[in-house]
Amino acid sequence: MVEAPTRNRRAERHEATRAEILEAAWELARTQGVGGLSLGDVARHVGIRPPSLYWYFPSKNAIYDAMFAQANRQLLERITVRDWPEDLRELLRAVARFFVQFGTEDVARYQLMFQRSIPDFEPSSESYALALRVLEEMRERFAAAGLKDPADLDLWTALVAGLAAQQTANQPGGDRWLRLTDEAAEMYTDHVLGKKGARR
Amino acid sequence: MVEAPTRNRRAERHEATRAEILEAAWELARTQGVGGLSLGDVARHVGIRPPSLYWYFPSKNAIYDAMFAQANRQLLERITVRDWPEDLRELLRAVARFFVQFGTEDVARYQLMFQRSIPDFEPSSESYALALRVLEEMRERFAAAGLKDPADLDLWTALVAGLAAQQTANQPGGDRWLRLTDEAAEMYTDHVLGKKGARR
DNA sequence: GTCTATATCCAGATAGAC
DNA sequence: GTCTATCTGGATATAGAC
Repeated sequence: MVEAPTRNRRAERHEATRAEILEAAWELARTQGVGGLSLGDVARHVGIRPPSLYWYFPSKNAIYDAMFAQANRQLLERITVRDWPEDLRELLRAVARFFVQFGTEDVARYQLMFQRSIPDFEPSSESYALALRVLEEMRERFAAAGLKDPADLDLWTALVAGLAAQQTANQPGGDRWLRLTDEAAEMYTDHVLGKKGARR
Repeated sequence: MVEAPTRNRRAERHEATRAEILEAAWELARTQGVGGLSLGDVARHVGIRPPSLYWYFPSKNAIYDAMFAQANRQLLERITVRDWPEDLRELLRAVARFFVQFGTEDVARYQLMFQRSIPDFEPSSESYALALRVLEEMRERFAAAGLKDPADLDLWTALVAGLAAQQTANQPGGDRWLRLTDEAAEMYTDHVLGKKGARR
């Protein structure tokens, strides 16, 4: 009875510090690349000594995993909060803009989520499940708009991933590929609608 | 007169050992990722001690740079040696197959050439010039087939890069995206020919 | 919770003998 | 050309005091 509220406040502080650590990790990853992240830098950035990090995370890979999960939760949150068009063409245009924007606005996040850039890291099954939920969330909306063929969805992810990848790798911060997003979505829509028409 | 042939044979041996070192580096990069490459492993693989590597390369990044240059020379060689179709649709289909094949057959090579996965490495201007020659080589062939708009070319590279990236990241060694290559090329061709038609 | 001290290990790179 | 020995500096992680 006496201790319960104290424990909650401690737990809250604990969570807050964890969040601070992750925020520092993101910031450093943005400047020196995800692969170049060091615990010493992270600790210094937070204002503690490296060993203290182990009170909050059991290992460096656990930090990567928390970052991976966080990024996927962000994406999932933004997807579910939003009102998507029902019409296929509009939906595809909106989704393309959304994903290419999300993929290019943070290079480090893109590398961590979509490229296998850290030698010994792979996401825990819990974190990976979040990534799958993102795909599932989109799959359902596409299916509702009439787009159900898995191969069509693969072609779609390749197209969107390609735009984001080229932008982040060759001109981070620019818009050379970003501005082709609408055109890409149109091209794809024409293609899948054309196939449907031809089949009838 | 007496020394000249000796010097040549020494130079040849030197080159041969350099090639051995690079071969070992590629092999290790393929198994443990480009980012996870260590000079100790490379040396052990070649059968020498780590310091001896410095007789052949001045630094680790110089090895990365040589690998980058080598990969681009491979690509350039394969492009120039080949007889490309002149018809735009056929050309695009052939190029798409070619690049997606090349991009997926060696994950390490793909990461080194097209993703910025090593924190402190960027190619020397000489090596980068090779990469630009690849692009230029393709640009000319596309132009000859009537495809000249730079934005069209950017959309093309995004599409092809996207297929290769999805394949290598999500299913290395498989063909889930590889087999969509022809369809992607058709989609793109229909799109650019459609635009042209509309403009007339 | 945070610290100091330390363990452990490994990296890339250099000096200089042979 | 290759070696041994070494420098230097980094990393992740643990033990245990406070």
